[in-house]
Amino acid sequence: MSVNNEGDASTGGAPGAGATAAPATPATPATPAASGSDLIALIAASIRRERERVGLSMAELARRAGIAKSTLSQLEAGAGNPSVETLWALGVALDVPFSRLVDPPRPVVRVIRAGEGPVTHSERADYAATLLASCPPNARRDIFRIEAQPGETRASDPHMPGTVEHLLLGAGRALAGPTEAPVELLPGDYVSYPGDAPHVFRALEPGTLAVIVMEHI
Amino acid sequence: MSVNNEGDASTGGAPGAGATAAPATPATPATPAASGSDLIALIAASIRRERERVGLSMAELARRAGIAKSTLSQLEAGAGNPSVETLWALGVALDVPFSRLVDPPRPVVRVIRAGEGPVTHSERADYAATLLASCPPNARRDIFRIEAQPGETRASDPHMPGTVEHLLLGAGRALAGPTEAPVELLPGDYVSYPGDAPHVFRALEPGTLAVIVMEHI
DNA sequence: GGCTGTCGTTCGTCAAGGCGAACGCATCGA
DNA sequence: TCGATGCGTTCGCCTTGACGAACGACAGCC
Repeated sequence: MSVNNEGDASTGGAPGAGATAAPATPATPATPAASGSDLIALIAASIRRERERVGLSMAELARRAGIAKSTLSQLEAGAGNPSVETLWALGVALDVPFSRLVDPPRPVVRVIRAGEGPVTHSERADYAATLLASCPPNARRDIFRIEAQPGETRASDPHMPGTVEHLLLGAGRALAGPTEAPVELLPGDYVSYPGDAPHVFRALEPGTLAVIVMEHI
Repeated sequence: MSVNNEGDASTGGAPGAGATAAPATPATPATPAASGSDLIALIAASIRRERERVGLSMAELARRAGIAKSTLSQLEAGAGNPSVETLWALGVALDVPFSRLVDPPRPVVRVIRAGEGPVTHSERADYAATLLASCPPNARRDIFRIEAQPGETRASDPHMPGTVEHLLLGAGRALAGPTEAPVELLPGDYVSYPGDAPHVFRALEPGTLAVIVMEHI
C-alpha cells in the first residue's frame, strides 16, 4: 500500500474553486479546452477509467491511495476540485502518470500525405516545414530509425497503454499502421496510430527507410 | 549515445501494472519520487521558474490566472497543496502544460552522430530499428516534416533555452546543424543539436526530405 | 519632502475539501 | 434465514485552501 500514506496531510484540501475566472485558453497545446467544471469532469472520468482499467474497487483504490473512499466517491461523481496531493496519490495508486488524469483521452490513426498538413514556408529559401504532431504534455518520445527490406511483415506486439507511434516514411514504400487497417505510405507520408494495439510495418520496396517516434505517456 | 536509458520498460509504461503496488514508485515515468512535501516543493519551484521565465510579477500572474496573489505567494513559498483548478489556472496563465508544473525540471542535451546507436534487428524480416534518442522526462517533442530544395541556407533563430532539435534525413542531401559546425547528411543520417543556439538547414539536392523533432523542455 | 504606483508578504474570514462513521445494497457461506 | 463481508453513497465535523484587505518596502515623479 501504500504509498505514502500520508496520512498526514495527505490531503489537504482543496478548495477552490472556482473562483477563477477561467481564462479559457487552454494551456496545453494539443489539449482542447478544459476550463473549470470541464476539468473536474474530465478528471472524474479519468479516475474512473483508470480505476476500472486496473480493476480496483473504490474502496480498494482509496485504501491504496491513502485517501478516504468518500473523497474518491465524490471525485468520481464529478464533485470537487481535488488537491494535487490527492490526485498524485491516486496517480501513484493507479500506477499511471499524473498527467494521464488531467489530460483528455487519446487520438487515433492519422495520416498526413506528403504535401499535406499545415506548412510553414520559408520566405527565402525553398523550404517547407510541416507540423505533423504537436507534443502532448508529459509525453516521452523516443526516436527510431527503421531500415527495412521487403519480406515478412513485422507485426509488433502492443506496447504499454497510451503509446502512440508516429511514422514518417523517408524512402521506399511501406505498409504500416494498425494490423486491421494498415496504410500504404510513400516517401514523405506520415501516419500515427495507437501503439497499444497490434500494428504492423512492412517494407514494400528495397531500401525502405522510416522514422518512428514512439510516444508514451 | 548516451542515453539510452531505457528505462523504458519500466518507465515508459508505468501502467501496466496493475495492481499494484509499487508504492514508492512514482507514477510518472521518469519521475523520481516525489511524495508529499517533495511534490509541493517541486510545484513551488516550477511555478516560480515558469513565472520568471515569462517575466511576470506575482501580482500580474495572479491577476491573469484569476487567483489571489496571496495564494500565489503562499504557493511559491512552498506552503500549500493547491487544487487542480488553481494549478490549471496558473498553467493557462503561464501558457505551459499542466504537467510542466508537477513534473521535475530538466533533461540534458546530447548529440548523436549518424550511423551510431543501438540497433535492434528483426529475427525474421529484414528490418532494423535504431534508437536514436530516448526521450528525457518532461520534454515536449513536436514533429515536423521538412521538404527543401537547394537554395539559400535557412538559418534558424535560436529557440527557447533547452531546446534540442533532432533531424533525420529521409531523402536527398543536406547540410544541417549548428551554424558554426553544420554536418552533411545523407539519407538515413541523424543528427541532433542544440536548438537554443543558431543553427541552419540547407538542402543540397532537389527533393530533400527530412524529419525534425523539436524537443523543448 | 510627499504622492503614487508596484512589488511581495501577512493576517483574518469564509467556503470547500477531506475525513470517518453510518447507511443501504448486493453477495456469499454457514 | 441470518450473519458477515464487500461495495458505493450520504452525512456531520474539522481542517485548510483561497480570498481580500492591509502591510512594509521600493522606485519614480512632481
